[in-house]
Amino acid sequence: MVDVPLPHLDRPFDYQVSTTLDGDVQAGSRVRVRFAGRLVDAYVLERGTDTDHEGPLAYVERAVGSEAVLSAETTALFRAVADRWAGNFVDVVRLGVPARHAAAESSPRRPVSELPAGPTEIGLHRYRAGAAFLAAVGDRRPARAVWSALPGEDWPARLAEAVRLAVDAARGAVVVVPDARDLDRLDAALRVVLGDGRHATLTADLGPAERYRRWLSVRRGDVRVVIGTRAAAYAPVADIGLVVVWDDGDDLHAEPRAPYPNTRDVLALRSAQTGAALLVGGYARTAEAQLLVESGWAHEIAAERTVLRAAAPVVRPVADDVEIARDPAAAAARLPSLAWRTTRDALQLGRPVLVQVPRGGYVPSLACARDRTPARCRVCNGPLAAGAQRGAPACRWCGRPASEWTCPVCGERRLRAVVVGSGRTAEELGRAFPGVPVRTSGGDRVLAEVPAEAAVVVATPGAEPLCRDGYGAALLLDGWALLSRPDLRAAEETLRRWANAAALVRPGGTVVVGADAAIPTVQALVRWDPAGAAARELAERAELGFPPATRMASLTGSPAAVAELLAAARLPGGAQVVGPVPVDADTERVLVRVSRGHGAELAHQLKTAAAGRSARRSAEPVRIELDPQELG
DNA sequence: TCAATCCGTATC
DNA sequence: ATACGGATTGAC
Repeated sequence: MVDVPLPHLDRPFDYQVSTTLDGDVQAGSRVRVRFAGRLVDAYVLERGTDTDHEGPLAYVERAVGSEAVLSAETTALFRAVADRWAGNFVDVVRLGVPARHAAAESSPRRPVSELPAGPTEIGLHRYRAGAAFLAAVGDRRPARAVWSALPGEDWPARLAEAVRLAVDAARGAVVVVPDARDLDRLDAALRVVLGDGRHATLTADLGPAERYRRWLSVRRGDVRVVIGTRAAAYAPVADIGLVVVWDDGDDLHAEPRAPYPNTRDVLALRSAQTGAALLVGGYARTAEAQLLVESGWAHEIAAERTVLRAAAPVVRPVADDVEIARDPAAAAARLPSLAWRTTRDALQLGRPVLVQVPRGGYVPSLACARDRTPARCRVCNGPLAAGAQRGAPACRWCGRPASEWTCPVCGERRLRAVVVGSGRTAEELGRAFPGVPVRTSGGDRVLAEVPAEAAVVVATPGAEPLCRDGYGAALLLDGWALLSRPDLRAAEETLRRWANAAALVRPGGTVVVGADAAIPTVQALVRWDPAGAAARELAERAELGFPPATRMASLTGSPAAVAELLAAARLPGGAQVVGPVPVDADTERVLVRVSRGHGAELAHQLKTAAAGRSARRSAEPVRIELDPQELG
């Protein structure tokens, strides 16, 4: 396969191998070949003794190193991923195989310590079907499961136990998590269960030499367990027996480079191709994971309600709590009284309180156009922000629309947008609870953990620090802003962020959520019912004809290019074309929707049509995305 | 009649 | 993408 980024060249070409290169050119090797007159990089799919090509074969010019970077299994995986997302083999290889670093190829092997005794108690056993799944991993059976973790669950320890069972069955494993902080926790948990040197941690920020060195130790079979961020889904683990994705709804699992695959679906493909067990875990559940369950492809691992009740915090919606705290300090911070009382009570018990706020700069809030006095809701004094309905101002805490605003300082009636991040919220909360430390976590200053002592911990979604024994309480103040985003996944994403924060609260602690109790997403948090929410989400997507209930392709490019691609594609029967809608000045987008059964055919036809276009010189690019993450 | 240019096609 | 061949066009 030559490394040329054109869809119509995404097929094998045959070359001769000279006797001098015979040893170094094997299935999976990197080589350089002459192609259309110039030297290009290429990957060897297989060695053979005959060819279908009529005419002379060129020789492989040289071998690039002597490592077979593709295994038979990853070669098939790269092909399958390329086909599923209408992309090129070499583009997917680029996602999964790190850049070569020659020096790393000759670095020595690292020692492996003795395997410690396995865990005596298995935590997943307190879930229905947990024991059955682990037994299947131990027996090398291709079990597939969607796991709803209990609030407070030590998920790295649970995943480490599952990995240990795969290792004990002489199988390899891959675990993919959203970010570096999750990876650190999982790394620590695996060290306990596997000892030193038995697993490799793969992330993009290691630097090319270390990254390639670790990756090679996996490819060579010295290391059988890989944990990492999304590229680790392709790790060439020998004899793979278990693949795991944690928190599959996190958008860090969505690959931003073509052909835009995502971790959960890549691992599901890998599980289907290899028979490796698959575990999709999280505190929340995506509609996609729910579909795996409802289609019967995966089993559900969930706790009984009684177990859940003992583990869950108490969730209290705050939208109707219009009374502002009477305490003068609280009034100064303009906190809803329930939020204030909850915080005060937890702090008095010497426990930290987690406050989840929108990402800095993420939600522009509003202030007086003249003197920049922050605009406040007349009812609950929450901050006003440009709302979902045509940007009409509304309260970010209680969601009430704010008409007729007047500046309390200067009488001005006009508003301007200002950016309020977590820093401002921290400042306000600090004023409300004098003498209590305020810690912030978010952006490029993320705290891994906070001490179990009275403190206000302000964090943006995904940056919530851990606290041993759990937080005393949590305030989720960005609910309205999250829920009203004009995005298909808004409800799912909101519940995911809330659940991930609420899961850090101790059993019986209080979670105050700044949103109306009547909203189904709020109800799902109150009842801690991520499965029910996902089922409803999936039903809604089915009704609207959106993925994962259907398969959808988004085509983005100049109007002419998009039209040409559409005209050339032999779309499957029943395909529905939606749009075009303008994206910006000279770009537009159309959506093509087909039934799930026609998904593979849709990808194939779009790829063929794109190949036809790129073979001619009409090649104005069109971005083809299957089941895009972002959908208006 | 020949060269410059365009267009389509294959790239092993 | 880029190289090449065949057809086409324009000038001598």
